[in-house]
Amino acid sequence: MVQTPKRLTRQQSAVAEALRSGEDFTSAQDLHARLRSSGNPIGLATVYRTLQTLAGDGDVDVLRTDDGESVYRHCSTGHHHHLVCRACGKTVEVEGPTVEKWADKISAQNGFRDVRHTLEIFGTCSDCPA
Amino acid sequence: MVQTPKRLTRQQSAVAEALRSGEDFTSAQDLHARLRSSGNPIGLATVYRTLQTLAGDGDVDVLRTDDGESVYRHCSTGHHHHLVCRACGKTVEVEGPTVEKWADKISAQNGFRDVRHTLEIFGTCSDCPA
DNA sequence: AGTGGTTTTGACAATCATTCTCACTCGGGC
DNA sequence: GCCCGAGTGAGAATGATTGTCAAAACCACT
Repeated sequence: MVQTPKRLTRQQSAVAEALRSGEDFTSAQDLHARLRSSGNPIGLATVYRTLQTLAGDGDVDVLRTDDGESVYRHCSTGHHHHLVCRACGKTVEVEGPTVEKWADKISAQNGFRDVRHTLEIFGTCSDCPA
Repeated sequence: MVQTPKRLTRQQSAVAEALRSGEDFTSAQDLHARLRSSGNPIGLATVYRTLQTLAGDGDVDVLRTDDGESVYRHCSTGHHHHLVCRACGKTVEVEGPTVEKWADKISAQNGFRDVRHTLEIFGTCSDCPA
């Protein structure tokens, strides 16, 4: 059994770095464009591949926006959720220790391991008309 | 101000009916196929349009699966969340009064109205290898 | 430093859900 | 029953993502 060589390439570091420097969720397309315009020649396919790998290794979190794009964020401390206004798009970041604990409990009760969750709350904010 | 004519068509009732009769989340493609094979001629575009309308009216809930499909469910009593095994796909339905309350509180604190949320928990279930 | 054997890359084609288009049809008020 | 606009549907268009495969880059070894 040959263990995977884990070749470290310029492109892979670039993607990982770009993710680390961004605070928020970023789409693959965005990431690709950003890398290119910052003088970092890279192929779109490579960006997708790298993101998949990172996600598989649990180094980044993935979720889907409302219009079907996948967005990525470096997975670290500071896990939080989003409260999104469906009218103006305003986003508030919220933390929920309650929810985290609840999710862990539920998962344990059902024998699930390596649990991760996504929670998004949509509503209309106070600045927007009904 | 002219109120929307709200024409009631065979197709629209068919979609609404099909949604109501299904317990779980259904993709648009699935719904379309199901309607057709049950002798209900309908166009794919119409299914999408109708689902959009229903979703806009708040009559159905929408969420995205991991592979980018939109899935729909008739919005009624019995709101619950899903615990999904990322290996075998097994799904457990869970209820979370805790979460519901937490979401409401957070929303209120930030002045949000008409709040709705989606919460999905992914993990590996006890039947699946690491 | 040169070479070999792989892995990784990247341009492009392919896929697939969803949306758009636009001529046609049908519901329902007259 | 007639008319007209809203609703429909077949197929084209869109746009993100994935597959393909030859060429380039990486690493170990000499």
